[in-house]
Amino acid sequence: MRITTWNVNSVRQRLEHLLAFLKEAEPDVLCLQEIKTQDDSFPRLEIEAAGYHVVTHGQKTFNGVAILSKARLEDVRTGLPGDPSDEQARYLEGMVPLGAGMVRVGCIYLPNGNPVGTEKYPYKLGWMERLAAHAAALLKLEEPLVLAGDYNVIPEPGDCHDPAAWAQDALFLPQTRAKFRELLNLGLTDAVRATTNAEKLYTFWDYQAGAWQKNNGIRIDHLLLSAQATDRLIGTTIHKHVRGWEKPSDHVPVSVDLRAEPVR
DNA sequence: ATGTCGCATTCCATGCGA
Repeated sequence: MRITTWNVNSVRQRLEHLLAFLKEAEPDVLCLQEIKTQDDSFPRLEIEAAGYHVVTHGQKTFNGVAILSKARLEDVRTGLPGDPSDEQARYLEGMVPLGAGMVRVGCIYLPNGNPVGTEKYPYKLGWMERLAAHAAALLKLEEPLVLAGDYNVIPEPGDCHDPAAWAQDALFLPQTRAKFRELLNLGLTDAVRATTNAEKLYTFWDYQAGAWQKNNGIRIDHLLLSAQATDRLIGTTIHKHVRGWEKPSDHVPVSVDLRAEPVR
C-alpha cells in the first residue's frame, strides 16, 4: 500500500493539483498539511467523488491537516495530546487495513518555529516534546505505524542545499535537530534515508529567489516508521515533478510503499 | 535582490505566516 504526505499550502488553491495527484500516484492514504481552511469549507465532495474517505482537522487561515484514504479511517484522533490549551490544528491520526492487520497513520504539521527568539521557537520545541511522548505511547502498541508530515526539520547538513544559510534557522538549529534525533531514537525509521543515500533530495523549495530553478531546496517532509512498518517497507518516492506544475505548493508529496505482510 | 505565495481585513492595500 502507498502512504503519502503533502503540505499543499491551501487545499482550496491546490484542488486541481490534488485531484491530478490522486489520479497519478494512487496513494491509499494521503496526509495533507496546511489546508488553511475550516472543516466546512474543505472540498470534501470533490475528493469523495475521486474515491476517498476524508477526515479533517481544519482551522481558519492557518495550519489545518486532513487525511484522505481509500478505506474508511478507524480510531480517529484529532489533535496532539499533552496541552489542552493548544488551539493550533496540527495533528490527526487514524487506522486503515494493511494485510491481515492495520496500519496507524499520524498526519503531522510540526510548527515552523521562526523567528527564533520569539515565543514561536519554544512552542516548536514543546510540540516536538509532546510528539515524542505520543509516539512513545503508540510504539508500545507494537503495530505498523507511519508518522507522516511536514516536520519543519532539516535532519542533517546533506538535507539542504546550503547548510550555512540555515545555521540560525529554527528548522536547522542544533536543538531542533537533537529533538528530531530523540524521536528517531525512540525506534522510528526515516523511510527516505532507509531506502536511499542519494544526495540533494529535497521536498521544499521556497517561492522566492528562484530557489526551485536553482534546486536550492531542503528536505523537511518525512515519514517515520515503526519497526513493524519498516519490516514492510518496499521503497519511497519524492514526487519532485509536482513542484514544476503551474502555481504549485512550495512542498512536494513524499510516499512510502509498504508490503501487506512483513518480510521474515 | 527585503526576491513569493495565500489568507484575512483595515477590503484593490496592507499585515501576517511561511
